[in-house]
Amino acid sequence: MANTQRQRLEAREEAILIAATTLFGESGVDGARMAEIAKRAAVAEGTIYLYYKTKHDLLEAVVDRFWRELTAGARQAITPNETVSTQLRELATYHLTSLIDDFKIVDITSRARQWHGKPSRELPQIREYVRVFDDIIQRGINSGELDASTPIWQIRDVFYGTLEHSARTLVIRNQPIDMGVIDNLLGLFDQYRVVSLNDAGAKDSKQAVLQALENIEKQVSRW
Amino acid sequence: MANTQRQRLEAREEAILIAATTLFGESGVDGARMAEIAKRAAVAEGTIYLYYKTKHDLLEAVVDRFWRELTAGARQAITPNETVSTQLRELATYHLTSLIDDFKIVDITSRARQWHGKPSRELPQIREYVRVFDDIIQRGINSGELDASTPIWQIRDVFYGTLEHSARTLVIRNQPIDMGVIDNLLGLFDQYRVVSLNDAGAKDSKQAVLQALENIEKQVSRW
DNA sequence: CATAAATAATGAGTCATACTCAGCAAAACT
DNA sequence: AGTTTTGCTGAGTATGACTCATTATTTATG
Repeated sequence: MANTQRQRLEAREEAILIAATTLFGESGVDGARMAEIAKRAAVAEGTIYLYYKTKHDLLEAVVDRFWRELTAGARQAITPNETVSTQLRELATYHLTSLIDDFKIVDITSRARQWHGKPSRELPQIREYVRVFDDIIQRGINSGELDASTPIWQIRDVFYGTLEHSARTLVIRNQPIDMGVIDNLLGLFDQYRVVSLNDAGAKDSKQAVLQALENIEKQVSRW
Repeated sequence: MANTQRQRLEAREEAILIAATTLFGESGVDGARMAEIAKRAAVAEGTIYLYYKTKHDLLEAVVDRFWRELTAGARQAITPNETVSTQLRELATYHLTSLIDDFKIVDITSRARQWHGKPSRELPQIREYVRVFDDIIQRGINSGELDASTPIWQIRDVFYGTLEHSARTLVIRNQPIDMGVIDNLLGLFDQYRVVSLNDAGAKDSKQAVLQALENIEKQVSRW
């Protein structure tokens, strides 16, 4: 029966977490009362503190869980043996959509980083999430599709920075999701593609010119 | 003497604002006690509430002031009759440096957007700040340097999103400022440059090819 | 200049709420 | 069945944002 007891404990912990997630979303961190979370989780207020030391601790757990699930979802959303370009589009789409859908929680994430005056922490679960992107890029570099001279972290900053900023802008201004953001972003990423002009030129300069024009045309066509 | 009195009031308001800015930076929003802010501003706790209705109000004023000064600084940092490319680099450098230097306040900005469960507001002063960028881009479009087919707001999201994300990453990981971020970002922006292949091609296709190659070479050389 | 009226400042007190802990209940052993 | 261990409870405490009756200062008036 030890198992049943353990399950009951985990179920309670889960119930508290769910209740907290909902209420943080509805009322924000400051607006959410511990008493209300307890009520919704059907436990006494004191019980929460058996599972989470402080409100901030609970917040961290909520945020952690959210990003963990997002990571799983992202990995799911990516087709295994596709081109780097396609996988990036899949990830970007998933990411932007998720950020907008669950903007309330995303917005609250910054609170989990802040703890009084201490400098913002890096959240381990977000680091994990970001690895999904890194893996795609790394694969592109290994296969020779992508150029390796730009540090991955810089490319990553562009990717996540742009999408997060776009999501925030769209949500704050009550605008519908706009996939143009993703087209634009991935278009920029073409620059990280290996255009083997030098190699090709050494072998056959005419082909290099054609290749170059083709690339340009591809860019122009997008405009 | 009416003027002197008015100045005294403004001085008090300013003192409170300064004290709050410092303490919010040191201790974070939650860590900062109104009593301490009052003490540092050399006023009674109740006096603060004559100038700012709530702690959140005070926070908003702090954030507003910060971005207003940042806007002024940004305008200052830009050389009037320079190329779009140069001006963008100046703005990017100024922006990244400022974000990193005053990261504590930047970090706190998100708090000003959140008010209990209400959806995040757009802060008017940030909207004003962003206009500095828009003006440069608009000038580039008007002068024909930049292509107008990508909406400005998308370009803006890339610019500010990337820089903010980079700043956060650098600060959180205690890494020194790295201008490679800016080189990378501006390199990507080359894609927004007008490559008038169609026009040129109509007139002189050989020149178009040369022009195209030159552009590509410029990109390749950066790698 | 004296006095009244208006405006500004004060800080002890109020109130909301995160968190504690002494007591109770249930489960797990013996 | 009794004992110990583990888990739960909610009234009580501590803290800190905010109020407001009182006091101080400035301005207006004759």
